Amino acid sequence: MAKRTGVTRQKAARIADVARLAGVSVATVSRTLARPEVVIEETRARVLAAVRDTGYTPNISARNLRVRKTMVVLVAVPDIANPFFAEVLQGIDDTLSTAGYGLIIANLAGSPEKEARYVDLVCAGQADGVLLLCGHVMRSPDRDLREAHVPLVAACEYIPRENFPQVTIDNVGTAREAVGHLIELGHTSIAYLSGPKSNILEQQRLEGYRQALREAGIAADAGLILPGDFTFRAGVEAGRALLALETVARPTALFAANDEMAIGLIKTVHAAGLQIPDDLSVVGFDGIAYADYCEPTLTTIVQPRRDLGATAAAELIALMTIGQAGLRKNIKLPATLMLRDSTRPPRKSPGHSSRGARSG
Amino acid sequence: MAKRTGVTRQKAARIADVARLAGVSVATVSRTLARPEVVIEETRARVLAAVRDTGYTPNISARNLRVRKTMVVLVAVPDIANPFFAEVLQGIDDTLSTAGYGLIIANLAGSPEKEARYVDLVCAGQADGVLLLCGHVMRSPDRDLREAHVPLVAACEYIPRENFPQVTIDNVGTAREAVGHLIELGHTSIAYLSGPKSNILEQQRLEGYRQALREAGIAADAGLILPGDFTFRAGVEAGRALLALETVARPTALFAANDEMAIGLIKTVHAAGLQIPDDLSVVGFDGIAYADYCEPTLTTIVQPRRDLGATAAAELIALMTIGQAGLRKNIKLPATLMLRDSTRPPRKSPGHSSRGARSG
DNA sequence: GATGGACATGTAATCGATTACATTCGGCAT
DNA sequence: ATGCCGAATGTAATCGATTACATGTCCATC
Repeated sequence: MAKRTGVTRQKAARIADVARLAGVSVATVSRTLARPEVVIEETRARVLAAVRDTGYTPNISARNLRVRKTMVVLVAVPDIANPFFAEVLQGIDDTLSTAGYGLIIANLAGSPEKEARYVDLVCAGQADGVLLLCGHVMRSPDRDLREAHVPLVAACEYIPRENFPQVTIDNVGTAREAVGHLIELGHTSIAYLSGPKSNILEQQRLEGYRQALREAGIAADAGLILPGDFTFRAGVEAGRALLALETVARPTALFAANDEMAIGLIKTVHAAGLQIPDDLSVVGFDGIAYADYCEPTLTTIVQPRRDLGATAAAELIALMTIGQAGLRKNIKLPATLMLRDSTRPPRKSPGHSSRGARSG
Repeated sequence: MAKRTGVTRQKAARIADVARLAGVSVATVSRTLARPEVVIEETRARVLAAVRDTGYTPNISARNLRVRKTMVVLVAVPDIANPFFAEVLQGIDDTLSTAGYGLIIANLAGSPEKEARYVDLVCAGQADGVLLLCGHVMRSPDRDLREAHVPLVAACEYIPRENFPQVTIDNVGTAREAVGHLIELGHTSIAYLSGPKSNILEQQRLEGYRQALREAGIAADAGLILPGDFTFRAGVEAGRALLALETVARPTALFAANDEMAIGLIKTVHAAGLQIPDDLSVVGFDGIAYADYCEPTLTTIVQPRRDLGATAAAELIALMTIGQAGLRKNIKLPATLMLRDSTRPPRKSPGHSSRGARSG
């Protein structure tokens, strides 16, 4: 025995063992577990005792094969180490796991090979549904996730022209609100630290930035749009770029497309002697936990991260169980501007801060 | 049709469909996919063409049932939103997913019900192995994970008296090193911000703290041991406790059992006017990404987070495939003290900083 | 006392793959 | 010509559950 590769594992009790021990048929055992009310008290007791004695647990693969379900959903995450997604995942996990679903987390990490593997997994029927946090429909070289004909829901990143439910926030509107806040404080020279141009969130937040400026009658200055890619590193580099500007040309405020970049930027310019918010007001986006931990605390758009996850999960469950009926295709959750310590009116001389750094 | 609850999904091609189309038996199809070399060129071509035409993918539940494997491992994480674990998870994911394993992430979140559900899952044969990042063997009310007779590996938190492989760092030694660093700088009044007393990591790090003091001939002062629980919040409260002390009684340095608490503490005392590291040197533990982002950057013990995950995953794969032979039970990975900006010699007047706050 | 219906349980088909064993065929040695 | 061997493929058992349908029992009703 055990001549093949692999480890011999103690054989688990099967339903037939329980049936034999209880002196009933396998059907009765199955029914006792699935719909206890249809078997009479006395039989039920015998069966349950046998279940306990044998330590029986149904084999899920067999059940899945029979009922054509897996009770597993796959969640595609761009980067599991990103705190924003980690918090969305918590909401997803809460909802899904109390509904009895297991979670396979597909950490894409920018790797097409991984993505392809997961697409194959889903196509092979390993998941009853998929939650997309990744801004695009997953693909493998010759397959597309949609071919799996599996319920799909997207969250956080809007995926245009797809007709499955999506749970997002109003990125344009909240970005406009964030920049509007800076304008109300009296800023007129406001930079934008952007995400990767191809990203839909970036496009929407940039649009919000532009709208706010336009409404205030402030001319857009392309030189104030700094390139970024949502990483802390990008924030550091944008900070350096800012420092390289002549003092008079420097903006008095900055809106970053996400918190991590904002924090990287603050750290960099502060280390060089700029005071936040005195010399530069900064607004972030996302509301990650660290936005409230950093120094100074970051004014930011806080997204309902858990709720985004929970809502998307609930939609997916609805899709998986009762079908599409009555589902809203495009759910928007409220996100709010949280005022903290990184924003303040510009210094006396309006338009720029001529005194510059080194005041601490 | 589709009269039952649930959504009708397009039926996927089965192996029999492929066999029919290719004009061969199901066995040949299966063999073509599993061991191409045993079927002759011409047949293989016909089968592969049929596979492509039908879009066939093997049904994993059926295969799992037959071969008694799932190619899934369960990872138990205390808290998925904790950045330390998120990074360990990345290492796990890298190794496991390239080996073809799927990942079910059990986010325990302190909930015994969740834990129980996952134990049942594993006992039901839903996973080929389990990775424990959680410092204890998982339990359900009447079951213990060990009863599942599934390969187990623990990482990060040492689980005493269990005889499965464990991948950790030398917590006692590195904690001693961290405190030793403060002593070398000239500090003699060193506080310790602890974790929950029941936690094994806490116990080991406390032991390291004590050893360092003892070696330096510094008397331990129970009043300098602040209660904590590894959360940012606990750091904030410890910071308040520190501020409540009279200036002369205040320690000049502090070792925190993890980075999040260290960061919370720094933020709090800094907001009250204390300068870090001038008025208080702080050393953390873990080396999370934010330890390098915060202000000032945090001197800390950096754990090889990805590597811990990757190594544990590799051990588990070994256990699952070739059995226990040749496995080290207790693997220690190196962790190093990373010197950054939060530590410095104490101020002139040795023993305490009488000038106190309000210097910025 | 037959009839029928409600209820509890049993029998056996089924889900879709893998694989041990059986079969077929061609070639080669005797 | 016979028999044997090995290669290629086919046949059917098997994994462990769920569940449609069949069966049997008991009691109420006419």
